[in-house]
Amino acid sequence: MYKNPSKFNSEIATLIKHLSEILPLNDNEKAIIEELFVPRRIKRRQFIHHEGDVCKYANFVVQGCLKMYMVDKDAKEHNLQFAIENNWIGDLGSFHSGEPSKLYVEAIENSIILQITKENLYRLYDEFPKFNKVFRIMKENQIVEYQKRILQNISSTGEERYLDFLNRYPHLLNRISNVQIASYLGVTPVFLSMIRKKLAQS
Amino acid sequence: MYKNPSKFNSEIATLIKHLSEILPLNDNEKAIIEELFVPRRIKRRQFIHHEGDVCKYANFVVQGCLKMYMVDKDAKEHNLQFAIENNWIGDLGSFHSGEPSKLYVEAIENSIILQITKENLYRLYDEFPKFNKVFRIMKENQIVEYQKRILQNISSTGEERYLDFLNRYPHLLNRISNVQIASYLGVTPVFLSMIRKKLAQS
DNA sequence: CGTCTATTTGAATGTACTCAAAAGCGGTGG
DNA sequence: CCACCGCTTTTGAGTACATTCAAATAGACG
Repeated sequence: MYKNPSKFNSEIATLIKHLSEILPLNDNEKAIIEELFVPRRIKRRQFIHHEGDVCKYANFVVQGCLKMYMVDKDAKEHNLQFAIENNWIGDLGSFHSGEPSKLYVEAIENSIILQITKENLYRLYDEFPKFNKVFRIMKENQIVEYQKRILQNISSTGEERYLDFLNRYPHLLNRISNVQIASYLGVTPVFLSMIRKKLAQS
Repeated sequence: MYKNPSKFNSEIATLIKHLSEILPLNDNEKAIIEELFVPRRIKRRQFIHHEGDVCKYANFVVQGCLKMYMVDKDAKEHNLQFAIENNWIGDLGSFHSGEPSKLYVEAIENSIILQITKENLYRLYDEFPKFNKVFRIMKENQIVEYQKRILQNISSTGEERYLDFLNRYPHLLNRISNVQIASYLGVTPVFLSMIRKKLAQS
């Protein structure tokens, strides 16, 4: 009995489905995706990218959860992004510029990701220019998300940001600890605990 | 005596130069840019986009300075972005989704911009797919900028953010009031004044 | 010169952080 | 099964960061 009736393995099938929702792909385009992306299993607490290294891969999350964060001068972590199923993660700046990264990418859960190198991604863009459009649209969507987050950060209190996080990402609550959420919101775990206590009372 | 020896007017020439620095353009590509972008003069304090409206144009700044901001429930403005020469500005989310915007775009100085409608931009992408690559790269650069800003917002104090602003955008200081800078940094004008006093003393 | 806006100053208050300690919650091994 | 370990969350007290409100001062512009 076959687990996977498609001609692609299930990791690649997930990615192809994700890309097809942005723009339908033909068989050639699906084939090159399968050729250029490499699956990788990551254990909880394992790093796929480290500060000081040049970011070598663009990463698509098939299963699991990862975080990308900065470590400040006081050794405190600040979460820039979480990535779960169908999200992309990686230091885009370092990836394209080739300069050393200031970010870490670490698995929060055991995860399965698909990786593509810069050389292969550029080959993808060259041989199938349509992917420029696919990725342009993806990047535009990401910009809109970042704009919302910046406006939140400069205009609202920690409590308001937490309430918005609850509304926007309810499915993340079971998977991510409050320490991680606090680091994403830009408050301390202690203060997030106080926010939660206050909200529970009212 | 001709002011402008190029076959393009000077506004379009500025845009073509900007785009060519991302990816060289041939004559056909330059011609379609001239065809699809429309110059417009904007006076200080004039709006080119208003909350509640659908964003109809992508805007390239040839000369001058504009700001994009949100107004919160207490009628306070929060600056998401400044745009000077060679910057783009507009509510990307509303532009692509067709949903009403929550942002304003207003000129801080008398300005000259080039506008393109959604229909014409999509025509540009269709007829000259290369522009998908040009704009993909532009969006990626913008994402990197936004990532830096988010990390700053969640990891540093108002004073640190102001110092970083001074380093990063020294050329903006003569053009933008402290009220506007405070709104961009996410602090009150009163507090920015205190920061500046403290820095001047030390 | 007067008007409008931007900036500064001061005092009181609210938001958020630090430090330290206690309480809760899985896991793991004896 | 329980004792222990490591990690997360909570609590409390004191402090720092940032805001509000009100008023004074300083610049910019017609």
